[in-house]
Amino acid sequence: MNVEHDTRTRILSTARELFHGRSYADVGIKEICDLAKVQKGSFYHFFPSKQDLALAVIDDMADDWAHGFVAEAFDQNLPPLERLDYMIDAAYYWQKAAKDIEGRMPGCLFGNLALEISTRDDVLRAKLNAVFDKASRRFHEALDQAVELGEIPPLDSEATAAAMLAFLEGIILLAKTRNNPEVIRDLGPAIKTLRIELAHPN
Amino acid sequence: MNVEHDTRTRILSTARELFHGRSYADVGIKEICDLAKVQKGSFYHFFPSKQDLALAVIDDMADDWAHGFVAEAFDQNLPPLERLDYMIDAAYYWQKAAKDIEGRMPGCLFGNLALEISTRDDVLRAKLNAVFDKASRRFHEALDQAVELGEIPPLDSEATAAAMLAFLEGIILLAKTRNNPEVIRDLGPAIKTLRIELAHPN
DNA sequence: CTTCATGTTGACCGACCGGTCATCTATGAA
DNA sequence: TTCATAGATGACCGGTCGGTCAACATGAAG
Repeated sequence: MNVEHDTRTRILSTARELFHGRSYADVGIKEICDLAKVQKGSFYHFFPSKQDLALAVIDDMADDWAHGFVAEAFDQNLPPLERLDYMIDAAYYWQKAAKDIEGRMPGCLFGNLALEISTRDDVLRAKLNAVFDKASRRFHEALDQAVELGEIPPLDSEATAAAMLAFLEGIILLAKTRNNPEVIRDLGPAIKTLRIELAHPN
Repeated sequence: MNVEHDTRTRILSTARELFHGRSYADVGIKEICDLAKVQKGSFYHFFPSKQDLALAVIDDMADDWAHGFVAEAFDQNLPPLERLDYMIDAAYYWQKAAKDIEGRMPGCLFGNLALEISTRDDVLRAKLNAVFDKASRRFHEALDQAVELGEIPPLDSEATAAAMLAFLEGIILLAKTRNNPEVIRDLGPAIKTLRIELAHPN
C-alpha cells in the first residue's frame, strides 16, 4: 500500500518540480518517468493522460499551499493587513531560495500554467480559475476584517481582493522576467495601497 | 523586393498570431509555414531558428505597440494620470475584441512568452525584459509629470511605474484565466491607487 | 551568354512526442 | 493451492518536432 502510493507520489512530485521549473509543454512524460524512476507503462497505470497528471499536480500544489505558508500568512491571529505583508514575504523568500539553488526563478506554478494553457485547455483553465478564486477569497476575508476593525475605510473588498491577487501574480511575473526575486520585495509592499471603492449605490 | 519581404512578413505575422493565441512550444514551424503558405525551406532562409523567429516576433509586436495604442495612451498632450486610464481601456478593448472574434482571451504576448520561456532561454528572456523596461519607462515618465504638475504627492516614481506595469500584467493574467475581459475594466482603474513612497534618505 | 545572389521547393533526417499493450510479478484472500 | 487483482515492464505505435539539404527558378550585373 505504501509502495503503490509511493510510485504515484514520486511521479507527482517530479512532475510538479519539472512543470514549475520549465513549462507544461516542454516537459515530456518520458523525462518525468526517467527522473521518477518509473516505467512509462506504470505512469499510465496511475494517470490516464498528461492532462490528468496536470490536474493532479495543480491539486497537489494547491494543497501544499493551503496547508503551508498560505495558512500561516492568513492566520486569523495575525492583524489583517499584516497578512498581506506576510504573503509578499513568503513569495519573496520562496522565489529567492529557488533562485539561489537552481539559478533561475520558477515564478508561480499557477500563473505559469494559466498563461501557457488556458487558451488551449478549458478543463485546466477552470481548475486554475478555482485555485485563484480560493486565493482571492483569502484576501477578501482579510480585507473585510480590516474594515471591521476600522483599519481601513470601507471599500469594494471583493474587487480589491482580486486586484491584490492580480498584483501578486504580476510582480512575480516581472520578477521572473528579470530573474530577480528582489523585485517582489521592492514592489510587493505596494499591495496595501490598492483600493477599489464601492460602486455608487444609485 | 516587395515580394521577398512579403514572404518574411507573412511568416512573421502568422507566427505572431499563433504564438499569441496559443503558446511558443505549442506552435510548430510546419503549422506556421502551412498557414503562411510558405515552404519550410523558405522559412529557414529567413529565420535561422525558431528562437530567431521569436525574437523577430517580439520586435514586431513591440514596434506595433510603440507606434499604436501605447503611443496614443502616453500622448504627451494627455494629462499624465489620464494616460493610465487610457492604457487600461486600450488593453480592455483589445482583449474584448479578440475574445469576441476567437472566443478566448489571448492575453499579453509578452507576459505569455515571459512566463513560458524565461526559465529556459536567457536570450528571449533578456529581450522580453527590454520590452518591459521600455513600457515601465512610459509609466515612469507619466508619474514624474504628474508629480511636477502637483497632481499627486512626490513618490518613488520608478518603483511605482514598475508596480503599475506588474499590475497591468497581473490583471491581464487573471482576466485570461477567467476568460473574461471585464476583469480588466473592473480591476484596472485601481492602477492609479498604487503608490510606493520614496525611501527615507537617512 | 555567363555569373552570382536571392529565394523557392519538397524530400529527408534523427529525435522525440503522448499513448498503447501484451506479458510478467507480487500479494493477499478464499 | 488456487485465483483475482494491482502494479511493473519495456517494446512498440503513428505522428510530429526543429532543422538540413541539394536542386532549381529568377533576375540583375558583367
